[in-house]
Amino acid sequence: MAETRTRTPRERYRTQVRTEIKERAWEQMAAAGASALSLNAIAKQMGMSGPALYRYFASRDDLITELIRDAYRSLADTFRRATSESESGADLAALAHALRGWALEDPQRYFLIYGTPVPGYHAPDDVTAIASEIMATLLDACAAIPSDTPVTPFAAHLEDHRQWADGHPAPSAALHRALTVWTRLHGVLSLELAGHFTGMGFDSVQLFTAELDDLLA
Amino acid sequence: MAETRTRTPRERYRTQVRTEIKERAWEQMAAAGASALSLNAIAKQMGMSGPALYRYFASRDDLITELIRDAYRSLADTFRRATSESESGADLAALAHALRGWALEDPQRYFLIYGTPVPGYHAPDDVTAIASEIMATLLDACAAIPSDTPVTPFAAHLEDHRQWADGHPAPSAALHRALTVWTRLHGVLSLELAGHFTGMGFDSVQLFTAELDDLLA
DNA sequence: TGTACATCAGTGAACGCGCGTTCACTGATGTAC
DNA sequence: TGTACATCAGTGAACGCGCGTTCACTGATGTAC
Repeated sequence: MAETRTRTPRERYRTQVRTEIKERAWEQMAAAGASALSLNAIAKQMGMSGPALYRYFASRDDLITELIRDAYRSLADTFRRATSESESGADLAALAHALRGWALEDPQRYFLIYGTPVPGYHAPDDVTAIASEIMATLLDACAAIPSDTPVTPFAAHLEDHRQWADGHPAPSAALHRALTVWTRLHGVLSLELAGHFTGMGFDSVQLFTAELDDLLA
Repeated sequence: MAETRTRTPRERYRTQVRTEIKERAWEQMAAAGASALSLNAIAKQMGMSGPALYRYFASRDDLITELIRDAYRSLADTFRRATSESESGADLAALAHALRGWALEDPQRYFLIYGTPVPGYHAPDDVTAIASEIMATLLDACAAIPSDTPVTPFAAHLEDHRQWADGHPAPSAALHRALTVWTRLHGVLSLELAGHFTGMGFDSVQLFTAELDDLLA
């Protein structure tokens, strides 16, 4: 039973080429935007003919779906790691910094998840499952923070609209905080990643941590 | 001197066609995303041949630049109107609601300004001028709010990095607030417009106003 | 170990498509005398 | 008011390009006896 994941040399080679195709795809998206992804261009860059890629991906859409899946998985892993590395086990600050690091690593990957989606594209089921795992991690961290402020009107509204929490037992104050964390961090991050802060002069890390501090107060 | 803006029938017709081209362009972007804008497709939709559009726009890039310019101008007008309609003259809440209304009116237009830019595209000077007019309006509204909280570390940082305020005399606390308003509203709005809240169950207006209330406190 | 066969990666030609853009042109509209 | 000319909107053909995708094929690699 001590077999490696990819047994035969052929399988090893196959996953290797698949990986390289995806790497080139990310490079291409980083250089020219998500919609500029071209199978032929990837093939040329790898020194292969265009049709060769069809041995590895059924279609262009198939490749994109796989990239999205990888992006979600990567973020879920990052969150899981940040959680397990922190002492308290559910550390919102650790999550936030992990998110920022992950996003800066590859902005295009961040936008593939949280940016404007391709019109008409619908994510497959397993992807939405990973998405709710990510949300669950965030909810854990928010539930761990004691909330002394009185319940907000929006938190009351969430009490009756918590299906997105997918059964998570967090109190509605934590639900509110989770959404706020999400939208605020996304606000700072997406503007920064899109380059809207360039030339403004201030330090974007300080804006990010200012927002985070406000969130933790 | 009582001449109309477009004098001759030919000029009138000309601006009319230009306007229709832009309208179709917006429709097309709304349907298939910003990068899907195609001159030939617009022409076909208008019952004209492709090359005919070159009477009205020098190139595809030229048309896009004009759309961006119009988007900025439209937002600046909306802000100006919201400011002049409110009693105090600089009402942050009025600005926020005006922004949300404007964004929902045409999400694609919002993303053309605040979304991920086309890589390599650089906005012309007059556009950045309108952008800083928008920022100035926001700064006015923020400066009108008395700030009783102690100065934040980030506000202190902004004291030394205020070139983006373009000479606006607002105190650094107002600068901080302006940036916070921008990033937080963008966080909620962009996620909502991109459809990331669909199916989650809660009312996105309430999340928006909750964020706004927090901003005004 | 050698031979026969199956598997499978990759090629090159081809298809149809839509794109942005140019060019020489037709025909209608406006202008000057 | 009529005629000669200039302006200009719009057409159709054409160029070159890159795209996704299919197909029949070659040749190398692995498998079974």
